[in-house]
Amino acid sequence: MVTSRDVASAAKVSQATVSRTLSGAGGVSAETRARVLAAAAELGYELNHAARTMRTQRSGTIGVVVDRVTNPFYPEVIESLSRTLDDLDLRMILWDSQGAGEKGAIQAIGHKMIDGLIFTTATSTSSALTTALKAGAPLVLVNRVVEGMGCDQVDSDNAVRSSQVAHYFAAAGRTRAGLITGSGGASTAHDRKEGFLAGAARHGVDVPDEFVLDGRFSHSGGYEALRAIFESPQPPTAVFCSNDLSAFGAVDAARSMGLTVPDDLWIVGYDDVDMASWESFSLTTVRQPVEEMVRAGVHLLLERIDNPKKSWTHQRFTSELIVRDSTGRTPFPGAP
Amino acid sequence: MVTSRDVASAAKVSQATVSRTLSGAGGVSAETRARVLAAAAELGYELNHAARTMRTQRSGTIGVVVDRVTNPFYPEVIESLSRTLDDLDLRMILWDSQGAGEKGAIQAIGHKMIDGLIFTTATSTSSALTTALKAGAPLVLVNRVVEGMGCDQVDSDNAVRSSQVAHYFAAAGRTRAGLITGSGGASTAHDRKEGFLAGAARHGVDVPDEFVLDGRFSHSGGYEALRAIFESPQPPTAVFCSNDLSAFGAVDAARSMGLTVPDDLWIVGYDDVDMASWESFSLTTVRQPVEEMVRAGVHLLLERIDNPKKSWTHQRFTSELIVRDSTGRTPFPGAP
DNA sequence: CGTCACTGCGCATACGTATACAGTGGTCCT
DNA sequence: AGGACCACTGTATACGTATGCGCAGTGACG
Repeated sequence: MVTSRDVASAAKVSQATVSRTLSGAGGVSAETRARVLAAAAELGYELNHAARTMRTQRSGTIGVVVDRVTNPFYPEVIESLSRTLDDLDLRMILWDSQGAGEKGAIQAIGHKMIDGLIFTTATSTSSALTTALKAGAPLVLVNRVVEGMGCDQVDSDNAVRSSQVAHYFAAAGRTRAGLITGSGGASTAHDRKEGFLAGAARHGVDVPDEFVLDGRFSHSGGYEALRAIFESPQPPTAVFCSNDLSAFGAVDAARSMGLTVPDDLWIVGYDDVDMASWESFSLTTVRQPVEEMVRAGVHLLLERIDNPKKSWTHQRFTSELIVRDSTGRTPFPGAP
Repeated sequence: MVTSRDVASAAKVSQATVSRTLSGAGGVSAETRARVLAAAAELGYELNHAARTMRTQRSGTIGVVVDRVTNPFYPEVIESLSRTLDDLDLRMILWDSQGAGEKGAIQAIGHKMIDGLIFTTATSTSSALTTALKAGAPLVLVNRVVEGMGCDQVDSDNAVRSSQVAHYFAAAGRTRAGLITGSGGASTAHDRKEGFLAGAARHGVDVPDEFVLDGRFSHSGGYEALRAIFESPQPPTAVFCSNDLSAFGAVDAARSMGLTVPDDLWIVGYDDVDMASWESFSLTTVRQPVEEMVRAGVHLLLERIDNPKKSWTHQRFTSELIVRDSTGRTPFPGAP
């Protein structure tokens, strides 16, 4: 392995000068600079990342924890993250919360392997998270947030938008509705559920308790939930699903029962993943500004890394109802 | 930050003994061991990963380069990888080949930031790859391979299985077929195309040149390709798509033209991503043993890291035709 | 009682980089 | 002429860990 010392002796300078040259710190004359660069190129010098990390106490790598990657929402998050981090010359270690996930990531932050952590799957019950925060770990929650948790958070107006969906149903005269929720302590599950129910109450949409079922944010969950809802002698004429994946399951279930979407049943999802726009589904859904949310999360994280005792910020972004065939392309009549 | 030296003085031993205790190297008596562990716990000691990496020349992290993560095949690869690496107590830095991707990953390996690299998107044209290999970088190609490239490779019997699809078409009397290929220099695109064409020739399936179009492994590509194929006055009765994503596009296109799958048209994909089993698609497809392939790739990589001059291995796994509704659940009649 | 094998532990050092500090030579100003 | 200042470069050290080597102590055995 060729080190900066080797370059130094080849260029007849000190190792310090090599470091200054290559890091662009300045204070190096043009001609020594040229000599150093020539020597480095000649020898095929490459920086040693571990040594730099040890010296600077910065790894230039951040951790990312997602839920199951096979939920198509997360690849979109990962892609945005990847772009954002590339631009900043940072790298990303990825954990799936199904595996080592949360635990592994928090351990990694303790080992200073990563400079900070972006959590997209926080739940109020994760004690590892709170202890890590007490220890001062730089950490940002994106997508799923936890009210009152001492850290930066980024989410979108889930409750408002879900309420709007209820309003949308009401305006179309679909006043008997079902709700397929997400699971666990996820804030997205909670906010979308409560927002929808509140909107339903306000706009006169009837959502019987037996039409509120857990779709586990999954295709099979949505599928089973819709079939269960349609055991009722008086099934709903519209269903709101807490994410697109469970909405696809609901669509599949509806088709398997011979129902026509949207005539017999409206279905609305959440996330606007790429597939939602495919003709097979053409799903009305709510689009979160994922790219902006991710960028905001990354920048909050970097600021916190630079300044650990900055006060916490909670950024909330505005989402948008995307109308497609699964609601007959009926425009939303509310205020613009 | 509390270091192993702090633990050492707290436990009245040398720093070396702390290291030996915590790394489980042995040669430490039970009582000193207990003292050290107690002191470490007391002080809240945490290993510094950069220092260990510098000392051991091993980062315990490997790099992974995938194509666009939003292609649902890759999340399945990532999930398998994640599981495999978790079990081995390794971590994964992820690059999307759309961004810094290949370049970033190879640079990372030069910086010794990662111990090795798993490439799922190799093409014969990537020069960065060959120069990295000449420099002795530990590198394994999984999924897409490059014949003759000097490194370990893992793929599946793409040509054989694609030929089987042609056989399958022939046996059902669907002797006029289309082919929607993948793009670029990907071996999967090439092998599936050539395999299918060879099988078609052998079993008497007619595949006119104008029915062979590039679907770019994407939904929109498959969509457009199928519509283009159906401009013909005598369209095919079966289409083979080089991956599921383009097959979904083809299904969507067929539906948009009022065609019925499978009566008017058989459609077969490749990969058996989760969505292929959804009722909306119920896509006949070829399933690669992703989990096994990934595990094999990781183990080949680890062996190469341990022994850089071991000779190269090319492991090829056997895939399986999964019959569903998009071919009317017609069983494959060939030899078992 | 001497030799030897063995266990348990400390000493010292190396990994490769970034940076505080000090030195050198030169320029410019008074 | 004598400082003062500046630009540039070298010296030395620290980051935190793993590990080869040597030394002391112990028990076994002849």
